[in-house]
Amino acid sequence: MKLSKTSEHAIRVLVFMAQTPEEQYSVNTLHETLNIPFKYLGRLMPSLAAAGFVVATHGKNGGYKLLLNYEFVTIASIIDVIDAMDSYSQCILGFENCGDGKSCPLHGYWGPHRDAIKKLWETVTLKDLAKRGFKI
Amino acid sequence: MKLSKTSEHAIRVLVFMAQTPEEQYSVNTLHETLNIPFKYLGRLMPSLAAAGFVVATHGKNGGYKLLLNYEFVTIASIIDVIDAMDSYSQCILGFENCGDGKSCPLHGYWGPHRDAIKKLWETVTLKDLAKRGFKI
DNA sequence: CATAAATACTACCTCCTTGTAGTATTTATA
DNA sequence: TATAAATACTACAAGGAGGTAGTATTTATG
Repeated sequence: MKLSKTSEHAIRVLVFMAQTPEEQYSVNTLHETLNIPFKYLGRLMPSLAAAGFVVATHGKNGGYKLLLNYEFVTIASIIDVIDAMDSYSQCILGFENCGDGKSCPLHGYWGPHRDAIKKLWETVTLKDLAKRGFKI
Repeated sequence: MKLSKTSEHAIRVLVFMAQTPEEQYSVNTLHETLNIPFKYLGRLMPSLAAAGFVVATHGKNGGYKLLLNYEFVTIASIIDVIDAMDSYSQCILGFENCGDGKSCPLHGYWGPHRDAIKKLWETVTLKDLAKRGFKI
């Protein structure tokens, strides 16, 4: 019922950056602001860059900046890079062949929730989240 | 978005047993029927017994049998023994103080789903599942 | 051109989950 | 009473996730 710690971190970083999309942030700034381990971030950020969410500028005064398409980046696409969205299509009891023909005992109860959450993650974008005015 | 493997196993065992609540099953039978590793089951079952879901008969011709109150055993109570239900009350981004006053960016989207699933697990019983006529 | 400040890379450590193995204990029954 | 068939207990192994550490590389700038 949880995202992996790494997905949590990725989402927190990207939502934070989406609040000031023009801004460039160093790993150290993100680390201090978001309270995410520095070295861990230093490994996460290159993978977010490789996935096309952010772009890195090397050398002094470098850092990370959101790519322009951030408005269309969904939570699902972030989860997909770190955890994979697979579990949002799979049986909660781990049966391979659980579907609408053959189904596990929980399928009828669980399926609708699972599908709703999948759709939610595929719909909500960084822009939606950034403009939401949350406080933490 | 998944239960732990151990919770999966526990639920599968208990739902299976709830379909024939009078019957006593040996670990070996459960292992062969449900395709769960024998030795792993041999460690899981004592904990299900300790939790009061089943009762063990020792010695030859022994095995496990559901307790009479199985009709009122919820999925939540099973998850609680293995994984703990904590995550169904916690912030999906891992913030300690995410609630209705202070909330994380995902809270408004995620909260309702999380609460609905929590209520579902707290409501559905082994009896509901056993009489459902699923096939796997 | 030297230096400082940034990202990139790679190896390692620790903990938890899953699963395996072996042995001890209990009890029905021939 | 010996044996077989069952549960109970304990230690260990493999793998992944989270986190740490050190070093290499890149680049702006005085």
